[in-house]
Amino acid sequence: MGFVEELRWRNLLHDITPETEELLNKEMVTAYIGFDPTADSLQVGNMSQVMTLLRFQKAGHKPIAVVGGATGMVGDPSGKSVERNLLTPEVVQFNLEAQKKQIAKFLDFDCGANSAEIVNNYDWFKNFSFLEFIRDVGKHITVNYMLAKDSVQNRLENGMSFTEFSYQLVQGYDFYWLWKHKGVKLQMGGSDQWGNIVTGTELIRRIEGGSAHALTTQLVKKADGTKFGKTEGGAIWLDPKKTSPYKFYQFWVNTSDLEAAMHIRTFSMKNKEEIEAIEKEHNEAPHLRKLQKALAEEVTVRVHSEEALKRALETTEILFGSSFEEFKKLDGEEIEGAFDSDVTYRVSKEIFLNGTEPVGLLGADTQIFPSKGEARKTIQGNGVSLNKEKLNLERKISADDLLYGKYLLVQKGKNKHFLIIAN
RNA sequence: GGGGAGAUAGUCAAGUGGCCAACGACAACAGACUGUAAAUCUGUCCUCUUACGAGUUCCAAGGUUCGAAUCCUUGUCUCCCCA
Repeated sequence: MGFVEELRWRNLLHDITPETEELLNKEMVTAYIGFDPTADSLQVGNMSQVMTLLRFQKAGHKPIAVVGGATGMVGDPSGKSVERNLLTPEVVQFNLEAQKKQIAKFLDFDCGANSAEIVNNYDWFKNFSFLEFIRDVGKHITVNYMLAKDSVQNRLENGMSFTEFSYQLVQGYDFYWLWKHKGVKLQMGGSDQWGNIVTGTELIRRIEGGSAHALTTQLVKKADGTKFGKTEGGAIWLDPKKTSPYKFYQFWVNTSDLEAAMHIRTFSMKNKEEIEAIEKEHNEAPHLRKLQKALAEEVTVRVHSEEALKRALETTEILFGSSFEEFKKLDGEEIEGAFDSDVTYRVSKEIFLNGTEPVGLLGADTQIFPSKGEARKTIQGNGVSLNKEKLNLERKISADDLLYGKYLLVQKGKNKHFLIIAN
């Protein structure tokens, strides 16, 4: 199955310039995708683009990831309704290094002709003066052309700085430079990048009469069309320090059937037959959640590691699989290891001496709830469990409730677990 | 430049002197049912609080009034129509 055909099957293809597919079927092509260093880690949404590069490489082509040391200094207006604050050069540099490491985990940099590369567009912009740029590049594109882009049109009402307006030209020049110096013939990206990408192909055509291609993919969305990759606690990051592997795994396991079917096409390297087999198995015994688990396992291993997945599975087993009787069999080290630091709270043992009110413990002594009122409301709504037993307001919590004289297992809702350690 | 409409909680959107912490819808969170799913039903949903209650809200600042989201003044911003 060809690269484009593959994307089509996975429902990932959004738009493609004519003859691109023929070109890809004919020869090894070098293509790039740009990454904006707006944060110090990629999040799951960005990951679909890295997967596109990976698929591209597996199809026998050469992928290049461009980190935006230059473009990141300017700021892409696409999809933004208001002018953004500029990042300082130090932040851009820091973010870019972090993202580079993450992207590197996905691709193969040592497989001969189609080895992947990561380059930084700052390298070809740093010695390019403003005057040179507006003479050598700006002269080839009319303002009329740039003005027609959606990313600009959407901002005409509320205003847009010259800086952001010029963004498409800066990104367009990237494409030109890569085309000229690295033989890149194709730029890919999310569907919001179409305008920026074709400014590049236009530049190549006007400066040198060359031809280059564009291909965009569907932006990942939830089943209801809302933003993907956000949870109550915020975005899901690839950086294990920002989103623990356990949380990461849980994010995928928790998706609905509909979304899991969509996402496995986007984020799994499994082929059509394998995915369809898993779906069939899932539909025969949906309660086993085969689809979600297959997705979560594969993605967790790719982003983190086998070892991280193993730990995430162990934690899942401890928190979801077992009764309190089984939980009690674990030793202290195993219990503490199962909880991330942001769901672990330490309190003084003394507060349990005469028994303590659940509201105070959960809403004040710990930050499991933001206030006592919140804690009370959720407890009243039957939403809190202590050591796997539903909690009510009258229930006093005493030293007898502490496992090993130290641990208290708290659940908020069905799947948010907390550990209180009494010292 | 002239004329008109508007700004209400995360979003949309009622409310036009006391019954307003403010109808309703969506989102979000929780419960039941399930499969850590969906759909459905139920509860919560400005903040804090020992279900009492307290505090701060309806663009901003002043004012009228016993009492204002609602009336008046000024300012800021948005939208529409005519030039």
